[in-house]
Amino acid sequence: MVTIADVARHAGVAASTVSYVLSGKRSISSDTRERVQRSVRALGYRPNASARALASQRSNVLALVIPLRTGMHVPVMMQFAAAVVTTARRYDHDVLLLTADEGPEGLQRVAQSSLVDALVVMDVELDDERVPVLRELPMPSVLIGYPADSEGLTCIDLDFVAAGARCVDHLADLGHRSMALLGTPSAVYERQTGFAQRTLTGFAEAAGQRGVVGVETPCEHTFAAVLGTVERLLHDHPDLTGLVVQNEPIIGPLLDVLRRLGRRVPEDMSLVAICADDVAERQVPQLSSVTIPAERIGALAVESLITKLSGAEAPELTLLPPEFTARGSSGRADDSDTTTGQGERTVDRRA
Amino acid sequence: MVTIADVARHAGVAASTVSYVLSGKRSISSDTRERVQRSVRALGYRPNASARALASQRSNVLALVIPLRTGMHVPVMMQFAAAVVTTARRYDHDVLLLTADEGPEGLQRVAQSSLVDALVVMDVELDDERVPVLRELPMPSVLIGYPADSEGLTCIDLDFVAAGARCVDHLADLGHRSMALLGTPSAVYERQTGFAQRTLTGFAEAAGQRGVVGVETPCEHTFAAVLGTVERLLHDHPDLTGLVVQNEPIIGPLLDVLRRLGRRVPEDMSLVAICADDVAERQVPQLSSVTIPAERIGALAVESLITKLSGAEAPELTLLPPEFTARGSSGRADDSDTTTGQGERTVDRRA
DNA sequence: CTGAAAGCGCTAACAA
DNA sequence: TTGTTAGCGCTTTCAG
Repeated sequence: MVTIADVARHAGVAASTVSYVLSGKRSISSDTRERVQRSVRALGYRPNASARALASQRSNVLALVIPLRTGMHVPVMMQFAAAVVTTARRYDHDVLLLTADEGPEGLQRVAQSSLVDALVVMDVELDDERVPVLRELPMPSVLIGYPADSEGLTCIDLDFVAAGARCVDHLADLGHRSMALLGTPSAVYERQTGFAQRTLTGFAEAAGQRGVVGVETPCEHTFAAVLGTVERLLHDHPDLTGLVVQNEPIIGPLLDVLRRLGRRVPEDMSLVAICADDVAERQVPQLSSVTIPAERIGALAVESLITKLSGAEAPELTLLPPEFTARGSSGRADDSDTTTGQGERTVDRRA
Repeated sequence: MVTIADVARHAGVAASTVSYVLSGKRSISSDTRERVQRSVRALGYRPNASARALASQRSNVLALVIPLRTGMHVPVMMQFAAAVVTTARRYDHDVLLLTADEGPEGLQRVAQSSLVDALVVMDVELDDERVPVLRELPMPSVLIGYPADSEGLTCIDLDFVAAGARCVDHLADLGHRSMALLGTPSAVYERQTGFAQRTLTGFAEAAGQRGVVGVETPCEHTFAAVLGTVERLLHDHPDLTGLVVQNEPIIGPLLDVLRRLGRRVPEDMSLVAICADDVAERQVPQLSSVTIPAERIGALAVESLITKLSGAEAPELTLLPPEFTARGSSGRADDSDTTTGQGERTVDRRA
């Protein structure tokens, strides 16, 4: 293993000079700089991460805490994790992967041992036991999602209230008077996960404002559950013509169920989803949808941390306005032939 | 931040004694041990990870390199990553997440800077440019999947050759004489990913041995692709009665397509999948399948690394025998009413 | 069974 | 513009 002393000797300078050339923290004559850089390359020198961290009090590692529970849509999480890693690398940081089942103790462990410099915590619940711990930790953190009390924290999320409302508005604009929200599995609501709850709030509020009927129901991930739920909805609300889905895994089965039940999309039933764009585009017909901006959230989270690590402030709560794209799955009520324009995208600024 | 010196002072012993109490590397009188442990708890002491790593030459961190490319089934990867993290924690290690797009250089970076002690590399291709780098690295690694030349490496994988063969055998045993392998998107074959290739080999070999017709085709992830592929298959091979699917995202659409085309499962068409158990069980009808043992592979990978870190040897190539479970999607050829037993599980020992 | 002390490889004052 | 030096907090010889 080649050390900074080796490089210094090879270049005929002091070790600190090598250090400064590498960090750029003080000006170096271009002559010595080049000599040092040549030695670095010649010897294949890589600074030892532990020594650097010990001396500088910075590990350049961020913790990423991912949920391992049921009801989360996995591909979205992966997208998110990938964005976190990629963005972290752009700022010369690495990412330590933690699973949520280590609990608050896990956060303390990596933080208090200085394994990491900062934390990204996903899937935050309204009353999350990790939040008080994060508040006490001697390092910055950012939450994806936000708890009931976000005072003093940095939280980033899609504005699910606005997203739910946006879906209602779209359907109401098309003349639909009765619509349902097909939500996540009930376990997700029960553990008070913010995003599911908030979509529901936005959905209900907007339905009230628009004077349309809006019913809500959770839905499990099995085909049987989808079939049962839809049948019940149609039975209880025979005039239902609009469906909002926030539950990616059931989208395929749902389209299938509607087909089985003889409901054409969008002629007999308009569908709007809250899901990743590629999922919406993969369906037949393609789904009008509010996108889940996993990559943007991941990148934003890391950037907030980098900001905070540099001593600056980051906003307390960042809610991304929903981006809606009309596709083939939604059309006018009472008009079996017309669909909305393809690919028209709007950004809701109510956030 | 409380240091080992603080603990030593508090307990009235030397710092080295505290260290030895914590590591158990030399015998300590139960009296001092307890005194030290009390102090540790009283002060809330956590050893500094960088200092420990610098002094001991061990970071207790494993690198996990995940693919970020198309064609990989994301939930399986997550399962795998989760198993790696969970198992690593059991051996008191953490996991650093790297994306494959950092390439061989990324491996060198984390290894040569001593950021990690060992590496797990997923999605290895037959001729993977990371393999020569791994061979040179001064630390152990394990590959998930295996390259053409696995000499001197440690590789773990499902035995996909046996898995492909197992599916053929199952269908042939049921009397099917003409079957097709619906594989991964063609991009996966083109980049010479081992698992896709090997399943195909096993499928073809077994078909030859059993004297049945076996055709193979890749299939993209869109509904249209599934429809087109199945229609073409049925047109070119009107006597086709068995389908082997190695492509999780298309399973839902495939069942839908078969329904549309009026082929009942399993009466008119028997289906066998190579996929995670929960996916197989979620379908209607439930799918006979060879499971993808993501968790076992993840756990095995970490355990191999821990073994190697302790100086012991690990086997060069570990191929897990396929576990087959018969469910409702496969039945006898020419027998519209009978299906195989539910849940009968067999383990193929040919590996 | 325990303590003292020498590093591990780097950064960042402090000096020049 | 560069060099000298004192740590960072721990592990592990070496001594006793």
